[in-house]
Amino acid sequence: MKNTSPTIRDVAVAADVSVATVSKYVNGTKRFSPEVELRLKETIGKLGYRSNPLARSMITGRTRTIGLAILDISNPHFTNVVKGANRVALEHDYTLLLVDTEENPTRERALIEALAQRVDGLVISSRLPEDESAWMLDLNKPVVMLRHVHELTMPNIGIDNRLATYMLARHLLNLGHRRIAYLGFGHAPINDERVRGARECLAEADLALDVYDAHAPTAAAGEQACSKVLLGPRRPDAVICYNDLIALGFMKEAKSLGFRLPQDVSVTGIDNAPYGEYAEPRLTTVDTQSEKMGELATQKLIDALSGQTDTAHLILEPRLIVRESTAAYAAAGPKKT
Amino acid sequence: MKNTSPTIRDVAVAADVSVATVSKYVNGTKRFSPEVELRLKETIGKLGYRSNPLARSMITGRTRTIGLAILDISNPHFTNVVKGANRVALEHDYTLLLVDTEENPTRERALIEALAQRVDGLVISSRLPEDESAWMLDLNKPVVMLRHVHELTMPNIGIDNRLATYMLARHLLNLGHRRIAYLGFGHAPINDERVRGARECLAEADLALDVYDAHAPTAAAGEQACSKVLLGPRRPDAVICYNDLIALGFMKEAKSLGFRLPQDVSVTGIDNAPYGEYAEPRLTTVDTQSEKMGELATQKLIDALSGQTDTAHLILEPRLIVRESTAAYAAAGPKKT
DNA sequence: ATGAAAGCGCTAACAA
DNA sequence: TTGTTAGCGCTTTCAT
Repeated sequence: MKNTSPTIRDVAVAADVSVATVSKYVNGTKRFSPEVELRLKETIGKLGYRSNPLARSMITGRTRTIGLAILDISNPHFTNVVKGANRVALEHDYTLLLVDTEENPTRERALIEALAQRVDGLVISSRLPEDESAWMLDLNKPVVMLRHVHELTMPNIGIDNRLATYMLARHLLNLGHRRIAYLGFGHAPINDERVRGARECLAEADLALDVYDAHAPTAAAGEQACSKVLLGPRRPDAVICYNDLIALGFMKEAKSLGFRLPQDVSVTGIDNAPYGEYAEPRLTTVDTQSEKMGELATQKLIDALSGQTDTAHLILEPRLIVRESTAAYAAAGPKKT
Repeated sequence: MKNTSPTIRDVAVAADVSVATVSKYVNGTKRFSPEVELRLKETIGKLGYRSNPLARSMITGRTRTIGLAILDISNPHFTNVVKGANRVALEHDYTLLLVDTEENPTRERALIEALAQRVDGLVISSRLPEDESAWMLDLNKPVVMLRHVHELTMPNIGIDNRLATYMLARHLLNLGHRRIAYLGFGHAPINDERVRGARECLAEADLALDVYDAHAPTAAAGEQACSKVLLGPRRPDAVICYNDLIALGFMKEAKSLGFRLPQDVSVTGIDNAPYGEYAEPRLTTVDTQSEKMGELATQKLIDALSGQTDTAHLILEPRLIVRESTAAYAAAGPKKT
């Protein structure tokens, strides 16, 4: 176990050829006579030579590394994004430089700028409003944005948030619900779209949407917000949550407040997190295809990196997944047995 | 938006100093006269110069990057490991190069070897048996192993798996359970330790452990394995699962098979995954401090990178978390109402 | 078919 | 305090 790896030079000397030959051979740039190639192959094997990616990158200007900036790896949405991104990256022989900004907008920019220096391009998830995101264009690197942006001219990919909540609201209306609340996460720019979708749907039935806010996109925040929604002056008979995490927390707290789910109140999430299926009642939600988003964003970036310029944006279609946390509305029965 | 960034040379020329001066100034290696420093500061700002980390790394031999290899980011254990590792890395101004090997042992080695070339050191989680892991020592980079290894001479950090299942078994015995099964994941080397812990505890009460196996450490595998455990010839009244994911799947399926939890069968997991708390019944488990493992492993690696050589291994203590999925055993009552 | 030599952008002696 | 210079390990013309 030597502590300094062999260089291209060592190979050249040992195989009695020039460094240029080794380089070309290793990269498959040129072919050589059988004898030389054999000798090369052997000495490389014997020495255990591996080309130094740093030195190569310095010259080629490409690192074969993709930067992925997310807000919180604990959030299943991002977990799935990473999953998808990792898969596509590896398929194309790229590696992932991951930064979890931990929902901290203060550090976000510095972290992303630092990240940008070490990668060929970036996939970014951010809650910064568009008018504060212009600096991303000055990174001098291709960027794919993990949400739909309107003014910023960069490739982006998101889901149709308006449609997602519209579908949920429609589903609840179909079940007979009339007093529907939305427990959102106002800090996220996409929250507005989600409010709008639900509101538009309800407006068609001449109903208004009661909007509440959670302080974070987490189960704990959902738990915390529960009582103000269910024990406030306008008790809803159905609640659409910003995401599955909030919904899960909300449901847990609702049960401990004595509400029966879904009889007393229907609850929905958004994201189709894996654990919605293991909660009780199993969570009705909208699949936002997080993993696919990660895959497509990474693919888009790799395409851009290889000079392709495809369509600037892509909007995935949400899909409603009905499970047991939503049920037909049965006018006010007794709340507890 | 120019597409080629300014180099140290551009700054040197513009500020009318030598490149060495710029380099030293940028790195804070040396101080200079106020006039020079001011001029430097201004030109750097004007040109928007940022030192190229690749070029720097080539010389210093350090990338300020840590490689983290995990088996499946979707598994909450690893999600938390990444969370912890990310935090410590960022604190120390390192970035994380992440590789999710997707539980694929075939690709594992190649991926890790490639990863090793681009980082200063690695934190590795692997299910390879120790006698097939020796190649990790030839990576020529410091490696911290995310599980306790006995023969391999590398820093490592794990939890006391024997104790974890011992505690769970003891807990179940205390509740009056006598027929206890273990639903493991035989492919993981640590599974043996977990079997042993439970077995030893039961042996003290002259009881035997029934061991079953899930084909993956996932909820789906837990669901799948459920019927062979509960509907087989030796129906247990309590089941210890390899991890929370398997337990969650197991519980879901058990419920749909008509078992009441925990009355008909007590279930436990291991890991303290966030969602155990939102399942019903809430999952009794053992906290394995996954996030702390990620933190400590990364800290250990960074220490090693700065020349420190602390204790070679560290074993975290598991903590039992009793929730509602385990209850006192009430001798065979009617299974359904 | 193979090699010599000029750098990529930077740091680290060593000089001045 | 500041500058000169020699590379780090590699790729890439341009020769031979």
